[in-house]
Amino acid sequence: MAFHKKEEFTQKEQDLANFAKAMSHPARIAILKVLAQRNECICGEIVDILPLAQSTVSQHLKELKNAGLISGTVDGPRSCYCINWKAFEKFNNEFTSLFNNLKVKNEKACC
Amino acid sequence: MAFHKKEEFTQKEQDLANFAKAMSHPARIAILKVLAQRNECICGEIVDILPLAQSTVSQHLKELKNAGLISGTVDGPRSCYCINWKAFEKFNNEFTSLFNNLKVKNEKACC
DNA sequence: ATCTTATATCGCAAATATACGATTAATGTG
DNA sequence: CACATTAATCGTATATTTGCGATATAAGAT
Repeated sequence: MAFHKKEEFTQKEQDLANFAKAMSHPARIAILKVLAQRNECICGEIVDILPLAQSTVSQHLKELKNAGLISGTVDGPRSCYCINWKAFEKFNNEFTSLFNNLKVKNEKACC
Repeated sequence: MAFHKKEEFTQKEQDLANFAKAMSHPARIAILKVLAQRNECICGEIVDILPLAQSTVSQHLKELKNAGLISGTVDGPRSCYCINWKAFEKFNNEFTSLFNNLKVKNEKACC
Protein backbone atom coordinates (compact mmCIF):
# COMPACT_ATOMS: atom_id res chain seq x y z
CA MET A 1 0.00 0.00 0.00
CA ALA A 2 1.44 3.30 -1.06
CA PHE A 3 1.33 5.50 1.97
CA HIS A 4 3.22 8.69 2.43
CA LYS A 5 1.91 10.63 -0.53
CA LYS A 6 3.77 13.76 0.39
CA GLU A 7 6.27 13.33 -2.43
CA GLU A 8 3.55 13.81 -4.99
CA PHE A 9 3.33 17.51 -4.27
CA THR A 10 5.69 20.21 -5.50
CA GLN A 11 9.02 20.76 -3.81
CA LYS A 12 7.96 24.20 -2.70
CA GLU A 13 4.82 22.85 -1.11
CA GLN A 14 6.85 20.23 0.68
CA ASP A 15 9.45 22.71 1.90
CA LEU A 16 6.82 25.04 3.22
CA ALA A 17 5.01 22.17 4.90
CA ASN A 18 8.25 21.01 6.53
CA PHE A 19 8.88 24.47 7.84
CA ALA A 20 5.36 24.62 9.24
CA LYS A 21 5.80 21.20 10.77
CA ALA A 22 8.90 22.36 12.59
CA MET A 23 6.80 25.15 14.08
CA SER A 24 3.83 22.92 14.84
CA HIS A 25 4.62 22.19 18.46
CA PRO A 26 4.40 24.74 21.29
CA ALA A 27 7.64 23.41 22.78
CA ARG A 28 9.50 24.30 19.61
CA ILE A 29 7.90 27.74 19.48
CA ALA A 30 9.00 28.21 23.09
CA ILE A 31 12.53 27.08 22.29
CA LEU A 32 12.76 29.54 19.43
CA LYS A 33 11.50 32.31 21.71
CA VAL A 34 14.15 31.53 24.28
CA LEU A 35 16.84 31.50 21.64
CA ALA A 36 15.56 34.75 20.15
CA GLN A 37 15.56 36.57 23.47
CA ARG A 38 19.23 35.88 23.96
CA ASN A 39 21.99 38.03 22.62
CA GLU A 40 24.34 35.11 22.59
CA CYS A 41 24.13 31.45 21.90
CA ILE A 42 22.30 29.69 24.63
CA CYS A 43 24.13 26.85 26.26
CA GLY A 44 21.61 24.33 27.43
CA GLU A 45 19.47 26.28 29.86
CA ILE A 46 16.51 25.46 27.68
CA VAL A 47 15.93 22.27 29.63
CA ASP A 48 15.56 24.25 32.87
CA ILE A 49 13.05 26.60 31.30
CA LEU A 50 10.79 24.11 29.53
CA PRO A 51 8.52 21.64 31.34
CA LEU A 52 10.05 18.71 29.50
CA ALA A 53 12.69 16.09 30.11
CA GLN A 54 16.19 16.62 28.83
CA SER A 55 15.92 13.92 26.20
CA THR A 56 12.68 15.39 24.89
CA VAL A 57 14.16 18.87 24.59
CA SER A 58 17.13 17.40 22.81
CA GLN A 59 14.79 15.75 20.35
CA HIS A 60 12.93 19.00 19.66
CA LEU A 61 16.23 20.78 19.12
CA LYS A 62 17.20 18.11 16.65
CA GLU A 63 14.02 18.63 14.70
CA LEU A 64 14.51 22.38 14.57
CA LYS A 65 18.04 21.75 13.41
CA ASN A 66 16.91 19.32 10.72
CA ALA A 67 14.44 21.89 9.49
CA GLY A 68 17.32 24.34 9.24
CA LEU A 69 15.76 26.85 11.63
CA ILE A 70 18.55 26.69 14.17
CA SER A 71 22.20 25.85 14.06
CA GLY A 72 24.02 24.16 16.86
CA THR A 73 27.62 23.38 17.56
CA VAL A 74 28.40 20.68 20.03
CA ASP A 75 31.49 21.40 22.07
CA GLY A 76 32.04 18.47 24.32
CA PRO A 77 29.93 18.72 27.44
CA ARG A 78 28.01 21.73 26.27
CA SER A 79 26.34 22.76 23.07
CA CYS A 80 25.53 26.08 21.59
CA TYR A 81 22.30 26.83 19.76
CA CYS A 82 21.11 29.88 17.95
CA ILE A 83 18.49 30.80 15.40
CA ASN A 84 19.31 30.61 11.73
CA TRP A 85 17.67 33.90 10.82
CA LYS A 86 18.39 33.62 7.14
CA ALA A 87 16.52 30.36 6.73
CA PHE A 88 13.79 31.62 8.97
CA GLU A 89 13.27 34.75 6.95
CA LYS A 90 13.34 32.86 3.68
CA PHE A 91 10.51 30.60 4.78
CA ASN A 92 8.58 33.38 6.36
CA ASN A 93 8.70 35.39 3.17
CA GLU A 94 7.71 32.49 0.99
CA PHE A 95 4.92 31.73 3.31
CA THR A 96 3.63 35.29 3.34
CA SER A 97 3.95 35.89 -0.39
CA LEU A 98 2.25 32.65 -1.32
CA PHE A 99 -1.07 34.11 -0.29
CA ASN A 100 -0.63 37.87 -0.17
CA ASN A 101 -0.23 38.04 -3.93
CA LEU A 102 -3.60 36.49 -4.47
CA LYS A 103 -5.38 38.05 -1.59
CA VAL A 104 -6.43 41.34 -3.17
CA LYS A 105 -8.26 39.70 -6.06
CA ASN A 106 -9.85 37.09 -3.95
CA GLU A 107 -10.96 38.83 -0.83
CA LYS A 108 -14.10 40.39 -2.24
CA ALA A 109 -15.46 37.37 -4.03
CA CYS A 110 -15.48 35.12 -1.00
CA CYS A 111 -18.53 33.54 0.56
CA MET B 1 2.03 8.64 32.50
CA ALA B 2 1.36 12.24 31.65
CA PHE B 3 1.57 12.51 27.93
CA HIS B 4 0.42 15.40 25.82
CA LYS B 5 2.29 18.19 27.53
CA LYS B 6 1.15 20.79 25.06
CA GLU B 7 -1.19 22.44 27.56
CA GLU B 8 1.75 23.47 29.69
CA PHE B 9 2.76 26.14 27.23
CA THR B 10 1.20 29.57 26.80
CA GLN B 11 -2.03 29.97 24.88
CA LYS B 12 -0.28 32.04 22.26
CA GLU B 13 2.33 29.36 21.74
CA GLN B 14 -0.38 26.76 21.39
CA ASP B 15 -2.40 28.86 18.96
CA LEU B 16 0.60 29.51 16.79
CA ALA B 17 1.57 25.84 16.88
CA ASN B 18 -1.95 24.83 15.85
CA PHE B 19 -1.85 27.23 12.95
CA ALA B 20 1.50 25.82 11.88
CA LYS B 21 0.15 22.31 12.22
CA ALA B 22 -2.69 23.12 9.86
CA MET B 23 -0.08 24.20 7.32
CA SER B 24 2.23 21.28 7.97
CA HIS B 25 1.10 19.05 5.15
CA PRO B 26 1.75 19.69 1.44
CA ALA B 27 -1.79 18.62 0.60
CA ARG B 28 -3.19 21.38 2.77
CA ILE B 29 -0.81 23.94 1.29
CA ALA B 30 -1.94 22.79 -2.15
CA ILE B 31 -5.60 23.10 -1.16
CA LEU B 32 -5.05 26.63 0.10
CA LYS B 33 -3.29 27.51 -3.14
CA VAL B 34 -6.20 26.21 -5.19
CA LEU B 35 -8.65 28.16 -3.08
CA ALA B 36 -6.55 31.30 -3.30
CA GLN B 37 -6.25 31.17 -7.07
CA ARG B 38 -10.00 31.24 -7.46
CA ASN B 39 -12.05 34.36 -7.59
CA GLU B 40 -15.03 32.49 -6.29
CA CYS B 41 -15.68 29.76 -3.85
CA ILE B 42 -14.53 26.47 -5.20
CA CYS B 43 -17.12 23.76 -5.35
CA GLY B 44 -15.38 20.48 -4.95
CA GLU B 45 -12.94 20.33 -7.83
CA ILE B 46 -10.16 20.01 -5.32
CA VAL B 47 -10.49 16.23 -5.37
CA ASP B 48 -9.82 16.17 -9.13
CA ILE B 49 -6.72 18.30 -8.73
CA LEU B 50 -5.04 16.57 -5.80
CA PRO B 51 -3.54 13.05 -5.98
CA LEU B 52 -5.63 11.88 -3.05
CA ALA B 53 -8.84 10.00 -2.47
CA GLN B 54 -12.03 11.94 -1.91
CA SER B 55 -12.28 10.95 1.73
CA THR B 56 -8.73 12.06 2.38
CA VAL B 57 -9.28 15.46 0.80
CA SER B 58 -12.44 15.85 2.84
CA GLN B 59 -10.44 15.17 5.96
CA HIS B 60 -7.79 17.76 5.08
CA LEU B 61 -10.54 20.29 4.41
CA LYS B 62 -11.99 19.52 7.80
CA GLU B 63 -8.67 20.17 9.48
CA LEU B 64 -8.24 23.48 7.70
CA LYS B 65 -11.75 24.38 8.75
CA ASN B 66 -11.11 23.40 12.36
CA ALA B 67 -8.01 25.56 12.36
CA GLY B 68 -10.19 28.43 11.14
CA LEU B 69 -8.20 28.96 7.96
CA ILE B 70 -11.06 28.22 5.62
CA SER B 71 -14.80 28.44 5.83
CA GLY B 72 -17.11 26.06 4.10
CA THR B 73 -20.81 25.87 3.59
CA VAL B 74 -22.36 22.57 2.72
CA ASP B 75 -25.28 22.85 0.36
CA GLY B 76 -26.60 19.38 -0.19
CA PRO B 77 -24.70 17.68 -2.96
CA ARG B 78 -22.07 20.36 -3.23
CA SER B 79 -20.05 22.41 -0.82
CA CYS B 80 -18.37 25.72 -1.07
CA TYR B 81 -14.96 26.47 0.40
CA CYS B 82 -12.98 29.63 0.58
CA ILE B 83 -10.07 31.04 2.54
CA ASN B 84 -10.72 32.89 5.74
CA TRP B 85 -8.30 35.70 5.04
CA LYS B 86 -8.87 37.45 8.31
CA ALA B 87 -7.79 34.49 10.41
CA PHE B 88 -4.98 33.79 8.05
CA GLU B 89 -3.61 37.28 8.27
CA LYS B 90 -3.93 37.34 12.02
CA PHE B 91 -1.80 34.25 12.40
CA ASN B 92 0.64 35.30 9.77
CA ASN B 93 1.21 38.62 11.51
CA GLU B 94 1.62 37.06 14.92
CA PHE B 95 4.00 34.60 13.46
CA THR B 96 6.08 37.24 11.75
CA SER B 97 6.17 39.69 14.65
CA LEU B 98 7.13 37.03 17.16
CA PHE B 99 10.61 36.93 15.74
CA ASN B 100 11.06 40.14 13.81
CA ASN B 101 10.95 42.14 17.03
CA LEU B 102 13.85 40.24 18.43
CA LYS B 103 15.81 39.79 15.30
CA VAL B 104 17.62 43.12 15.20
CA LYS B 105 19.21 42.70 18.60
CA ASN B 106 20.09 39.12 18.08
CA GLU B 107 21.39 38.78 14.60
CA LYS B 108 24.92 40.07 15.21
CA ALA B 109 25.71 38.07 18.31
CA CYS B 110 24.97 34.70 16.77
CA CYS B 111 27.46 31.88 16.36
C1' DA C 1 -39.87 7.15 -6.30
C1' DT C 2 -35.47 5.87 -8.00
C1' DC C 3 -31.02 7.14 -9.69
C1' DT C 4 -27.08 10.11 -9.88
C1' DT C 5 -23.79 13.19 -7.95
C1' DA C 6 -21.11 15.35 -4.38
C1' DT C 7 -19.41 15.20 0.01
C1' DA C 8 -19.05 13.88 4.83
C1' DT C 9 -18.24 10.29 8.14
C1' DC C 10 -16.86 5.66 9.91
C1' DG C 11 -13.66 2.03 10.59
C1' DC C 12 -9.43 0.44 10.04
C1' DA C 13 -4.23 -0.06 8.95
C1' DA C 14 0.18 1.97 8.66
C1' DA C 15 3.28 5.67 9.62
C1' DT C 16 4.91 9.52 12.58
C1' DA C 17 5.28 12.18 16.53
C1' DT C 18 5.77 12.82 21.46
C1' DA C 19 7.56 11.75 25.75
C1' DC C 20 10.46 9.58 29.09
C1' DG C 21 14.14 6.86 31.43
C1' DA C 22 18.44 4.66 30.73
C1' DT C 23 22.58 4.67 28.48
C1' DT C 24 26.38 6.52 25.98
C1' DA C 25 29.79 10.02 24.61
C1' DA C 26 32.66 13.82 25.33
C1' DT C 27 35.01 17.00 28.01
C1' DG C 28 36.48 19.47 32.04
C1' DT C 29 37.74 19.12 37.17
C1' DG C 30 39.62 17.21 41.51
C1' DC D 1 42.85 8.59 36.50
C1' DA D 2 38.16 8.69 38.70
C1' DC D 3 34.31 11.73 38.74
C1' DA D 4 31.00 15.20 37.62
C1' DT D 5 28.55 17.63 34.01
C1' DT D 6 26.14 18.20 29.78
C1' DA D 7 23.88 16.69 25.96
C1' DA D 8 22.96 13.14 22.34
C1' DT D 9 21.06 8.70 21.34
C1' DC D 10 18.53 4.29 22.13
C1' DG D 11 14.59 1.71 23.38
C1' DT D 12 9.97 1.80 24.28
C1' DA D 13 5.09 3.16 25.21
C1' DT D 14 1.39 5.88 23.79
C1' DA D 15 -0.95 9.28 20.89
C1' DT D 16 -1.79 11.37 16.65
C1' DT D 17 -1.79 11.70 11.70
C1' DT D 18 -2.45 10.04 7.18
C1' DG D 19 -4.71 7.41 3.93
C1' DC D 20 -8.22 4.51 1.88
C1' DG D 21 -12.51 1.96 1.02
C1' DA D 22 -17.11 1.51 2.42
C1' DT D 23 -21.05 3.62 3.92
C1' DA D 24 -24.18 7.36 4.93
C1' DT D 25 -26.33 11.70 3.70
C1' DA D 26 -28.41 15.14 1.08
C1' DA D 27 -30.21 17.19 -2.82
C1' DG D 28 -31.13 17.48 -7.76
C1' DA D 29 -32.44 14.92 -12.05
C1' DT D 30 -35.19 11.53 -14.58
